[in-house]
Amino acid sequence: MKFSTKGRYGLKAMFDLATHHGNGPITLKNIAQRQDISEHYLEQLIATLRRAELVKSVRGAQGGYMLNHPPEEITVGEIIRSLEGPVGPADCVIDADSDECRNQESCVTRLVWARIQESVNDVIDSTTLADMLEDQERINNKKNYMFYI
Amino acid sequence: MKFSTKGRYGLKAMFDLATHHGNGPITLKNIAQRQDISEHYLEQLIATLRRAELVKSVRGAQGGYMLNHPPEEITVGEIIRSLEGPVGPADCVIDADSDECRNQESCVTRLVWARIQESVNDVIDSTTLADMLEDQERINNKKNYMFYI
DNA sequence: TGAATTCCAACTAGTTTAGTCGGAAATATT
DNA sequence: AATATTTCCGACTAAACTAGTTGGAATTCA
Repeated sequence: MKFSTKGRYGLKAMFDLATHHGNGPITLKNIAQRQDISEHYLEQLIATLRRAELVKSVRGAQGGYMLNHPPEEITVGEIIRSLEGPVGPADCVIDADSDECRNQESCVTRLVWARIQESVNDVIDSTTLADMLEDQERINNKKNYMFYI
Repeated sequence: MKFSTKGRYGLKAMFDLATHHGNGPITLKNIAQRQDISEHYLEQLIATLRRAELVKSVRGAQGGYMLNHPPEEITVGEIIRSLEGPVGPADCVIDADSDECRNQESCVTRLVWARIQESVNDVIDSTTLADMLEDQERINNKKNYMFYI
């Protein structure tokens, strides 16, 4: 029930881009170093994010990557789904026409998976990169407060 | 972000046992046939469930398996965790002392994983096998109603 | 031109998944 | 006592997936 490094690194990278949003292109190298991710591996992930039009790139020297939309308009759900595919605990609730379950209509187990899926979707679709930036602010304020008392 | 067949088959098998609760031991063969699962594979899963004391077994001819507690007292969470291990989208929220995240305290990404984990736990820990039996009743009633109109 | 950087495709070691296989031990039935 | 049924146990395995690595081409800035 874990996400793979695709989703986990991908969200980290996108959050990194969000913190630098508006500052021009950020190189993969910088993101990879800050987030402690293999640069070449991250390259693959960000290629996916680019194809999903969540980031845009500038090629050549002084190039790099930027968010393709403001942080308020990018959800965690979009990021994760672009990298991991549709989210859900079992195929029968992921693919509408999965043939795994012979009796989709009357399968009680499926109801449980559907509830899990719904609750995960609620979280990831209601959280934007802007929300994460706010969380970061709160954490920083708290840390400073702790430091000064 | 899917569960493996361990958790998925395991819940199906446990629900099967719940529907036959009180009727004496049920053979693995029967469960496997009804739920369309490889008998030998299910054997491994039910061994785990037995060690977790969620089912008890009766050996020998006319033997089989039974729930070790009434359906009201067995949660989906217990079943899934016994088979899949602790649930969560990333190690940093699964193992308390994961060394994956260098800055656990101030990691915003981790907050997102924690919210996902919490919402999944809410669902699986608040659903018992008895709840699933009730769901089954509701589905059956609805089907009969649809049939007679 | 040279350095920095993105873009692209192929390869790979290790792990996990979803089983299979063969047989030993226990118990009810005949 | 013999037999059939059933759980219990441990080892094996093909295929897929994960988390990368490698090598180089294309683009752009200085």
